[in-house]
Amino acid sequence: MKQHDIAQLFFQMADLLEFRGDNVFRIRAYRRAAQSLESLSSSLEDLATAGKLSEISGIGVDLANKIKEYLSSGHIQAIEKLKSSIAPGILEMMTIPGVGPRTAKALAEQLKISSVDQLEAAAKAHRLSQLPGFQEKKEENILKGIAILKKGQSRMHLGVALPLAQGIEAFLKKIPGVSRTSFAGSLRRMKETIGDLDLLAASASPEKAMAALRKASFCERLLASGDTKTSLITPEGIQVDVRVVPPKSFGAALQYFTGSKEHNVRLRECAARKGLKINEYGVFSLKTGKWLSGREEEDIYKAVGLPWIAPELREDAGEMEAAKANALPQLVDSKHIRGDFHIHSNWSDGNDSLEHVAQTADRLGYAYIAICDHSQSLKIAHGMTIERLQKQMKEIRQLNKRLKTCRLLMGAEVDILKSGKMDYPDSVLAELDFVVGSIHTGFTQSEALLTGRVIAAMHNPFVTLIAHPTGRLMGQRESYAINLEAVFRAAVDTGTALEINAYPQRLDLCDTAARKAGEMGVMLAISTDTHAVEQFNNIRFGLGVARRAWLKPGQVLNCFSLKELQTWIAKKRTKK
DNA sequence: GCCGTTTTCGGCCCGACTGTTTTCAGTCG
Repeated sequence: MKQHDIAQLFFQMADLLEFRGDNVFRIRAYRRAAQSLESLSSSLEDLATAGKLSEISGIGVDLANKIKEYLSSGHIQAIEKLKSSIAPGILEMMTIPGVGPRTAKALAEQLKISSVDQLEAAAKAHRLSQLPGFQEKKEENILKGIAILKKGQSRMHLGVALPLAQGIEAFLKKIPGVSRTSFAGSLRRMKETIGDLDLLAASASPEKAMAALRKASFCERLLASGDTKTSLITPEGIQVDVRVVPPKSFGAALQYFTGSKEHNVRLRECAARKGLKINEYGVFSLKTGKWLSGREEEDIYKAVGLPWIAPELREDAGEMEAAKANALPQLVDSKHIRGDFHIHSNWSDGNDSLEHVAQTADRLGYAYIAICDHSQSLKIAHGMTIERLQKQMKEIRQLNKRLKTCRLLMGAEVDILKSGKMDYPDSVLAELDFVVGSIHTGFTQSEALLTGRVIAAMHNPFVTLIAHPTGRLMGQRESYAINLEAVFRAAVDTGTALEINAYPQRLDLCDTAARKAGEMGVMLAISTDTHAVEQFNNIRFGLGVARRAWLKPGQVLNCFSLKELQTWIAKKRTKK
């Protein structure tokens, strides 16, 4: 994944240039290129070999050369050189909210401050007021900014962001005069982690909403609050931005605040070429300044001759081109989901009885779920001996007689042992309807060994699905070393599905990997890895990943009917 | 530094809020 390393370097380069006061468009070009690299789904090495680097949007001759330099030597000299001329603490100063390049430059040059700690000390000693344009208020704000930086640098995962945003949205809905609300930003795009929450409301009297927000119980500290926009920090330390626009601008504002920034830039460029201007209030004629539309989000895209683009696609990762060619995918949606795989019960490390799990799935209207408790060697999770597994199968058969709509599939989450063998013999696997293969041990093995284990498991005819293929746990554990491209090829060859694990700390595969897998023809499955019945709801996070991966229902195993699913599983088993 | 159905040069998205100002620069999203 060299593209992420290079993207980081380009982002750094942009920061360095910004500090030096370089041309803003040059800075923007680096950021845009970095963004493109981050969302790249094909192999950078392959593109470089084929001489096709400049086909990546935002990469021209110069940046293509810098990428080639990095691929061959492991560094980029121009960036190293610039980096050595600026103390690293100065770049960190620019990450303080409220401190931008100009401020950092003034502090560094005139007061010789070159780290966040030095800045904090200087602000406390009121030494900043020596500078022109710096007064007491600004010192206070810098100290507040440093406190924010130190408290919460980490982004929250979707499982935290979504409920919080829903609570604030409910609050907004109750304010008199508010006719429509939505959340926007990266949450609406279902990015795997969220920096701050963006919410939007339509009202003809924004002052009421602003006043209500300033007094809201979740407003721990007010960052800024004007006529139409309020930014605040919640007691959890999360920044919330709320914007209020007139009802006739709601669609334009929703489009604008959903982003991504890069997507919006592209959209506005299109608009400019058509003699239009787009802002958060609507679509305007450049010539006359007349308001043309903006009530619905569709209106904005329509104005530039494009179909509406799903928020999950708005990353400037090919969606504009697809929209122009009328080739946007018909994305998988919650209405397509017929079941869930990889469900735990209290037979291993789940909280709930089989009966409770089954009834919940039945109530959700699922056509099937696969009960997949842990296999024998995973003792820490009360993995089932063969004997207990067979008892469980018996109980599942009994339950199936009583369930209305949902069929319980007899399954197991079977450890892929360090040797690459499965934790149950084939004779036992053959009795199961659905077999999930998982790595739970030997995370520190080499890439060759880990990749080999997973591929060996896929060659077992009874293995239906590989769970959480990279093993990452956001904020706790990095992915283990695995060659995903090799895994994807083997998945296609063997007819094995790969999981999009919907647990919000996992989301594994991630969006870009799942997109690559989909493009290579891999069958994906969104499963919740449910350990307590409430977690069935996590399917929405997995759906977010699948949609960000451009997946259509036909590429997602749990969009199949029970019969189609059984046929698909049987196909692999009878292949030889 | 990138890019082209007006352009290979001269553009490059657009507005809110704050602080320190009497008209705007800096920062942010």
